[in-house]
Amino acid sequence: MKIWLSPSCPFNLDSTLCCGQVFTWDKRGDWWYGVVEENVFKIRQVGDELEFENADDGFVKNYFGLLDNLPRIFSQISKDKHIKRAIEKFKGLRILRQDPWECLISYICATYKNIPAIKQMLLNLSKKFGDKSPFDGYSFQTFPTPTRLAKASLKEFVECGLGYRAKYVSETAKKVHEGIFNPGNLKRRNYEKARHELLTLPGVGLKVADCVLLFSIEQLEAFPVDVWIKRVILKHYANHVPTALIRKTSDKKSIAKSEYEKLNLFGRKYFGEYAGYAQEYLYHHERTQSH
DNA sequence: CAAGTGCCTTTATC
DNA sequence: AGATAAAGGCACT
Repeated sequence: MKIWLSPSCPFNLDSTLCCGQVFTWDKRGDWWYGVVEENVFKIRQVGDELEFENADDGFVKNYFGLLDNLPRIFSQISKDKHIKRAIEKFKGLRILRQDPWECLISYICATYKNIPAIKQMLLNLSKKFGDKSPFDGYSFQTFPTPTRLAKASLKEFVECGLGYRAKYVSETAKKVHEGIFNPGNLKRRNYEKARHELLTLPGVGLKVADCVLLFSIEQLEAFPVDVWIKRVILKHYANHVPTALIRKTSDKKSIAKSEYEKLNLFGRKYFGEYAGYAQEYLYHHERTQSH
């Protein structure tokens, strides 16, 4: 199946899948292969033509954020030359609508890890606990269900390379399996309430909560603050935050909770209701810059 | 090539 | 309240 992208609907498949918001996609030849919930499908982009197999039109449009009005979003977040430069470079990068459960586990695993290592951990989890799902002559696995992860041992998680995150994933999986926590229900809440609920989970702090909200709960105002975004703010937005805060955060590796909240609030106030889009463009721009 | 640093941080403990 | 340390191990330089 195909979708033709109009000029008013910019999309860049490579930027969208390479910017570090999702970790389980795999490019083979010019096709991207992905597993979303129970479904394996492939997709490729040639210019303004988006071609895919084994998925329907509506799903693709929703999952890849093609229903977001990007020109409108750009006009709202283009507050200065730095964000404008990032947008110019990666125009068409979109926020995905990931499966909330997979997104939650992904970002619990992602704490204090680099992206290649995160990909490896999640692949290990899928291979060990997911269901086989062959497609196009390749072997794929679905992301493990809450029930399957709730039954897994800590040792098995450690074997997947999770390290100290093993107990967080285990306890969170148990809560979801037992119905104490339902990631899908977060969509019914507003930003503050959904964030508060996420923070009750072990291994979920402010950063992880904001990532889950942005990448799977359609809270486009969420503004995750990691080391890269901290760097961007120090470099380009120092005059927008108190100098005391800049001094505090500049020479420390990690940031305290209160500092996180201040930087997060800056992002949301400064960029507005689509701050999450601004975050992802700035993040990807900063990470791909050669230093 | 070895060793050091960094990693889309959270939690426990002062 | 606020600072500090500890927690896998992989990837990159």
